[in-house]
Amino acid sequence: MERAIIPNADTVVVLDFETTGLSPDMGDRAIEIGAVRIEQGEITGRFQALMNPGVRVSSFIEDYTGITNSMLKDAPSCGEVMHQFADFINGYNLVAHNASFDKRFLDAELGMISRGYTGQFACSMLVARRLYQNSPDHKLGTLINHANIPSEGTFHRALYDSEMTTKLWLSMLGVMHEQYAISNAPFKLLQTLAKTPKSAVRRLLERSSSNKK
DNA sequence: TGCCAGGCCCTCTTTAGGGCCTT
Repeated sequence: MERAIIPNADTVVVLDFETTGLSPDMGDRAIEIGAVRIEQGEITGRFQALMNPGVRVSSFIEDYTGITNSMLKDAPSCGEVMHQFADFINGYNLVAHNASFDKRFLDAELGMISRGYTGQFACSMLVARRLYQNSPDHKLGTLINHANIPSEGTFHRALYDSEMTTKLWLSMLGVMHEQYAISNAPFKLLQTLAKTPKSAVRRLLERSSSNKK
């Protein structure tokens, strides 16, 4: 499953944060980062690290993620981990499920250590809302089932969620490749698709489906 | 103790409101 059928897929880093809450503007911090690098449709790198946010994590977050305060007690600081992660993403384009959430935390954590990044973000959730319009909802776990992608790990851990988002991303590239034989610049393609009105994508899919009959 | 955000997108819409999705 790690090799997709896209011949000219460009390099992206798919990432996922676990955090103390929903908003860095309200003081929430990252507690884990997981990421997968895809080159030519193949996974060529992984990054995973717990980080100590300097504050206690709520019991809700401990239950939600399985990441406990004792696990974070001896973890390296957010700054130390984020320096390493800034080196890992290395200017590549970035993908996340509900990317606006992860982008806010990436911006906040890198801002605290005066680091940045030059790649652009694309959102797998916005693409999935267009390509998988019949899915019961567009949570990551639901989409994995809807796309018949095998899963046997625990959601809500950063590396596993980034691995599943990677498989979803490659699956959606596969849909575009099979339906429209489009394989050049797939990041840009799906980034553009995420901004295309859902109704327009629905008509495109219906037309493609009827042409195949 | 209990609460907090923000972007997208639909609709009973656009001078708005509310659900979804992320932790």
